[in-house]
Amino acid sequence: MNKKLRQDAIVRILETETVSSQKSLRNALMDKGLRVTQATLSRDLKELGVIKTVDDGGGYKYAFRENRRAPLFRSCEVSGNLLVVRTDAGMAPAVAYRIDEMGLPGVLGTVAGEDTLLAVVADGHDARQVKRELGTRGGGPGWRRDR
Amino acid sequence: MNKKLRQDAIVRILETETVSSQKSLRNALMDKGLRVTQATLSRDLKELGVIKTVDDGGGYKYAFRENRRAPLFRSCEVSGNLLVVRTDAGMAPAVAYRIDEMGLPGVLGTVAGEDTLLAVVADGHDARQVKRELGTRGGGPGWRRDR
DNA sequence: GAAAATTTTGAATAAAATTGCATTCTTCCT
DNA sequence: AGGAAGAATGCAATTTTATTCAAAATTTTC
Repeated sequence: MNKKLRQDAIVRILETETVSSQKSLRNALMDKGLRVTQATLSRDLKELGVIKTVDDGGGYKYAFRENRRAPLFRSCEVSGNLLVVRTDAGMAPAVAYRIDEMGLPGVLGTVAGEDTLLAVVADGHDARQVKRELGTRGGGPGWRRDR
Repeated sequence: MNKKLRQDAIVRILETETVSSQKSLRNALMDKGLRVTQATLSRDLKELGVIKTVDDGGGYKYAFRENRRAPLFRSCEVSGNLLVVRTDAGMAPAVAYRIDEMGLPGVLGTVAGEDTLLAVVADGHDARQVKRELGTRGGGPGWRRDR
């Protein structure tokens, strides 16, 4: 999976340099040995919630949405009929609450610790499917309840 | 001066409707009897600091730059030596955790329910001052752990 | 007032970003 | 291992956005 690597690189680049087009971002990635097309960048940026803003100098610049809502959870793994969801410290109860709220038919219930919660998947449901419904990316930018 | 008029209209439109391209914004303006070209809109948007963001539905949407991050908490009131902090459902434990983490000298400790938490302010400290330190806006724009 | 300077605008065009589709790479099941 | 299902990606075509250039409108200066 090259994607995470690449997106991490994108984040790093945007944090340090001023980038004003996807083309130049592409060049920056190429320099780091990451071969990508501009089309992929378009999708990555959307996924990362990166937007083209107007910078102080009157030019354009890619930046993170101010709004960058903290992802709902950090990771979500399947083990049998359980989903093991890791969250930021102290967030597990809140996330469990959100998941309950979604009312997914495949989720029987949740138990939350401090930064981890378990979601129990009903027999006859596919845990991985439920995981997909939750959104692999932890409900970060681009996460949608209905998918 | 037609410009101000037009830009005001743009602001009003963006505040009420969801616009995903300059072309459709142009149409909206035309409907209001304001004749503009896309080129002008490009310049107006840049000038107004309007940017194309990713909306919750997974589409694109024009919005103002100064968008607020989701606040940490909803409200914070003082009662004697207590702060009563209301949060989104299920978030109270997480918020309490964050507050503890800040290590404010004025805060002895916190107790969290589901969407409410209490922070106990130490004798000799002013609860209202502590509230100010937490940020009146519920940890909205500008809230940082270290201040 | 008129000329000069500045700003605004549109038309055309260049540049940049997004999307449909086909293909490749992964994951996970049997 | 073999294969189905899903995810990721590139390419090409398309759409969308930015900019250039020239003209019109506005403001400033004398």
